[in-house]
Amino acid sequence: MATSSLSSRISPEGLADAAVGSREGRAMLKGQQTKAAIVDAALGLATQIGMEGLSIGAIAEVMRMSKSGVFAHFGSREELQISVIREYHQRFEDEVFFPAMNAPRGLPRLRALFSNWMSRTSAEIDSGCLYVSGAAEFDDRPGPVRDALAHSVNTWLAALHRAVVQACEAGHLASQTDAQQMAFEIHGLILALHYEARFLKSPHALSRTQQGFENILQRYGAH
Amino acid sequence: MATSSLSSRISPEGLADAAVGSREGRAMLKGQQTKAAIVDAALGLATQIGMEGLSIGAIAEVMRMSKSGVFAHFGSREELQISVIREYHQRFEDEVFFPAMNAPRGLPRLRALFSNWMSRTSAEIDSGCLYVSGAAEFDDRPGPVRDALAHSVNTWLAALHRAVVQACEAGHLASQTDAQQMAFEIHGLILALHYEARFLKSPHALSRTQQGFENILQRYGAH
DNA sequence: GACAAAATAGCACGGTCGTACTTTTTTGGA
DNA sequence: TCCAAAAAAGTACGACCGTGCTATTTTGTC
Repeated sequence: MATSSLSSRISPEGLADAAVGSREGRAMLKGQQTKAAIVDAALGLATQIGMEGLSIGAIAEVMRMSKSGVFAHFGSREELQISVIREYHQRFEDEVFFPAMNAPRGLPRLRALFSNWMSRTSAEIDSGCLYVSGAAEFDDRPGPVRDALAHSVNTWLAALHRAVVQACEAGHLASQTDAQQMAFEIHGLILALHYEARFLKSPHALSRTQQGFENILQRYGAH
Repeated sequence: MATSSLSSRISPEGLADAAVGSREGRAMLKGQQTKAAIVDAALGLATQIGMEGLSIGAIAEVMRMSKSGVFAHFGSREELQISVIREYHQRFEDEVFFPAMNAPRGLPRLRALFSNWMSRTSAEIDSGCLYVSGAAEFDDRPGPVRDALAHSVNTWLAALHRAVVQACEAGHLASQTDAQQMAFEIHGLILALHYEARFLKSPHALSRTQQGFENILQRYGAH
């Protein structure tokens, strides 16, 4: 079953929130609004200084609130981090996944996915990709935050893989294409882009990424 | 000029140390020994919990020393971090670069470099690659630590690039090969390996990396 | 406008951090 | 063996951390 979303949007996002009445169309209570604003600010901080650098004090300062005011919305730092990851997941869907769904199945859609992903990752957007920076921070640290992050990433990589498979089925790629392998190589390109553009400040990273993608397409027999 | 080392080994590594007499053959003073042991322990911690997670207290505990005892060897946390990076650089040379220099120039040497790099990066060695994790932590944080890290990485990437160029010159790769592009794609593979093996715990990452390397070689016309 | 409930602030706690200063112990050469 | 110098420990400080508790303010409903 190929759903049209990275993951179900209906899934309970707050659990406690649902009882208060934050259902789709309803007007937000004040608390919900500020909570959303806090998550937004926290996400901004997280993409700059990393998930571990996220401190409640820093968020409170940005929000011009008291620490306890911020804290009360989440109950723990961990819960806040998970909220940030969920928010990022949603934005990633909105900016990378959904727009690409407008492209026709097969190669065009795969190209769109990659292009959108590239835009989100590259240095133009001056905040890094949480899926990249977060992975480095949590690769040796088990726990719910890591799980949430890994789940989001896996969901997205699965969507990418699906797009490759569809491109094969549509005859846009060689029929014997190893979709997992191709997705792996594409993933590598994005990681190299993030690394060389953001860390090494290389101005060539973007064009090399695009060229690398074309090379991969060619290898896998794009028409 | 193609030196046989990633970077000059003669370069002053301690500045202050030289005055004390830690020249090549000489016996180490006690202080030098423990300093080396501290750096070793710190490196172990850094590859697990990251460069930012490095705390003097944690190192002191591992070393079973007092915080101030550890601290006195470096004068600042930043200096300690830089020492760790220098140590990593040296080990990287010893385990990845130098052994590969025994392989004949051209494709064999390039293969050796990649293979050694892969080993050092993969999940088998249960500590991550500092060049990968460090980049994520410092891509938005300027300063001497970042500079030291970037310098080491650039030195190594330059060595990789050199190996590609030599493989072209030796006629092992297509003459019109874009060496920078090829190095970029190789870099991406290693990053994908690190990501999928260490963070996502994918058991297929290693074989995909190897396959990806073969694909790249094939594209660039390896005989 | 009253009133319960929700949101926010205030305050305190124990903990860890890097680092400065002083004191003690250890080292190695004369 | 003695003694200066080096190494290590001890102690303290101010800053920030997450989080618990209790006030206070703000909100939305009747």
